[in-house]
Amino acid sequence: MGKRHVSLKDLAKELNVSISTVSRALKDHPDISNALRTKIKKLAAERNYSPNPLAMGLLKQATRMIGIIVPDLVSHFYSSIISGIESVAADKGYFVVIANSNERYEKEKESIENLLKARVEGLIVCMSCETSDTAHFRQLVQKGIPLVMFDRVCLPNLIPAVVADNAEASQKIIQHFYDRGYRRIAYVSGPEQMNISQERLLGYRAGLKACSLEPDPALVEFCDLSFESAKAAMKRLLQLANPPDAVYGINDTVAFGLMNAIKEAGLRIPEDTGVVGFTDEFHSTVVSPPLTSITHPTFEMGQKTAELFFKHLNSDVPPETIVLKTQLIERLSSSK
Amino acid sequence: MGKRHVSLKDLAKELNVSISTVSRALKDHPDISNALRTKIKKLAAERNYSPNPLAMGLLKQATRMIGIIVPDLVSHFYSSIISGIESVAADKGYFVVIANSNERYEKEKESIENLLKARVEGLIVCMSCETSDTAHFRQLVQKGIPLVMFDRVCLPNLIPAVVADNAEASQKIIQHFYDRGYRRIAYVSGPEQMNISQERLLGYRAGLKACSLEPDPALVEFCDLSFESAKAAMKRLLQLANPPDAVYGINDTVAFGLMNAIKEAGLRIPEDTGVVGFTDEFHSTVVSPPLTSITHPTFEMGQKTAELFFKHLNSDVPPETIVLKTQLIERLSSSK
DNA sequence: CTGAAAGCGCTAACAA
DNA sequence: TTGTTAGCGCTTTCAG
Repeated sequence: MGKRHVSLKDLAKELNVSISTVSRALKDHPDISNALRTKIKKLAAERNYSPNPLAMGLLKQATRMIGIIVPDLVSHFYSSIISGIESVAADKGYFVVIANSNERYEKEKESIENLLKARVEGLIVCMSCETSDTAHFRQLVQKGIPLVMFDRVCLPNLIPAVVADNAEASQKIIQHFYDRGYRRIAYVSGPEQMNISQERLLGYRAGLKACSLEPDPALVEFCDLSFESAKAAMKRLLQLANPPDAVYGINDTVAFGLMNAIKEAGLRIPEDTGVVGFTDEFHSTVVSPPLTSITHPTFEMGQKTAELFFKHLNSDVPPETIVLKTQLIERLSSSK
Repeated sequence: MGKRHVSLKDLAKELNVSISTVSRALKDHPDISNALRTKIKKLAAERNYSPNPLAMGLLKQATRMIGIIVPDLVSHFYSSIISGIESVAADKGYFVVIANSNERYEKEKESIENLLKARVEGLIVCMSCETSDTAHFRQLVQKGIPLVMFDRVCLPNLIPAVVADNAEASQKIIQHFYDRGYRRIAYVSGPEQMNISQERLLGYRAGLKACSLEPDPALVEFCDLSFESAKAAMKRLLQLANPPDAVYGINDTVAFGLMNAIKEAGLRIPEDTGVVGFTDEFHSTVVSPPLTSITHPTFEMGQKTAELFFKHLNSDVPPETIVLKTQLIERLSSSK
């Protein structure tokens, strides 16, 4: 394999100066003579010198790595957010290391430990849908480890976070359905402990009220966020004596599950049943009919999250929650 | 911030023994007395000691990090492959650091440099669609830096790789179209320099021949792999005096672009135009009509790639190319 | 203006 | 059975 990287030592030996001289020259320390500095810099460039981040890390106790934990790597939502995080991290010379909780509480805790062992400087996490106990996050805060959450968050007084304006988005959806003439509007939520489930449910209820629609508990269904369980939830809704004429799904996969069940039941979208999702741009346009949706500004959410992270990494400001405005984009799936 | 991690030194001081004693005890060195060993291990566990990977890396010149470069992070194909890579890397105690070339040649070269600066032990890359010059990869090989490629590969005699059986897959598609009664079969390819474009084109031609269909150069279109350019390519095909009755798209996004153009032209899938893609399971089922496709075993491709990487990391075996069998899954989009 | 030395956390060869 | 020392690559006093 041979030696891959030139060290200060190598350069020093070659020029017959000391290591510290080389080090100083390379960082423009004023004490070094111009002539020597240029000579050293020239050689460094030739030899393709780049400082060993491990050595620096050891010295400065800083790895320039930031850990990200997401419930799922393959969905467009998370990968797009990761892209956003990565873009600002790269600007700051940071790398991101990604761990996947697979929507499992245990794996989430495990990932936190592993990333800490790898000496990330801090964590950005989106909670698994199983997680209801938040002790592990509280512990991180106590240990002074920088932590920022996004989308699925907890402990807002302790942990900085970036979220969508979930309640307001839900209300917009209900209003939109109402304007299009839909009257029995169902909501398929995720697990109850999730903040997004709760907030969107509140918005749903507020929206119904604003439209003077009678809330019917039978029209609120829960699922575990999988395609299959969403489909099952929709089937239950369709079997009601008085089934809904519109349904709102809490995220991408759920929305697709709903559409699938509706089509399988032989109903037409949007004529028989209107559908609105909480989805990103790309997926909304790819399905058929194109899905009206609240679009998450995912890439931007990632960027904002990273910015918040760096803000908290470097100073001791109190936690804040950034709320991103959402946009309802009307497509075919809800235009009766 | 305070000190985050306990070191061997801390443990040694607390027990009044030397650092090396602690080090040895922790790794079950036979020289240490049983009593002392247990005492040390107990304290280490209590204090939550974990070895500092930076120090280890510095010492062993091994970072346990592997760099991945993909053309795009947000597509299901790549994130799923990354998941596969990550799963076997994690088993071996390795982390993956991901860089995104955004389908740009320059960014690809830049990413390689950055990852090397970060001291990854080797690279796994899928080429950007812009890349035709392969000098940067040749250089890596010369420097003895472990490199494995997947899907979009080059220099097979120099670089180990994992690919799908592209030619055979293409042939299966043509045969399938033929069996369903389609006769004017078009192919929308990616940029010509890409190995996948070439191999699938060869398979396409071989398939036509096997079915005794006359190849028509007008039925082969190229695009830059974006949704929009695929759509444009399909529009060109539909404007031919003698337009195709079936079309095969080189990947997910392209297939969706084709479908979109076909629908916009007021044609029906599969009655007027059959469509087959080279797509993953998930996307194929979400679009409408469900898309017949060659399914990439993406997660597995990631795993195989990582296994190949580790094989070459540890020994000096000659480069090999692993060819994964594909599967044609028939769905509605091609069943006239 | 430049060099020597200590120290970041760890291992391994060498002493005792 | 345990301790001492050197060294991985780098920065930073402290001494010239």
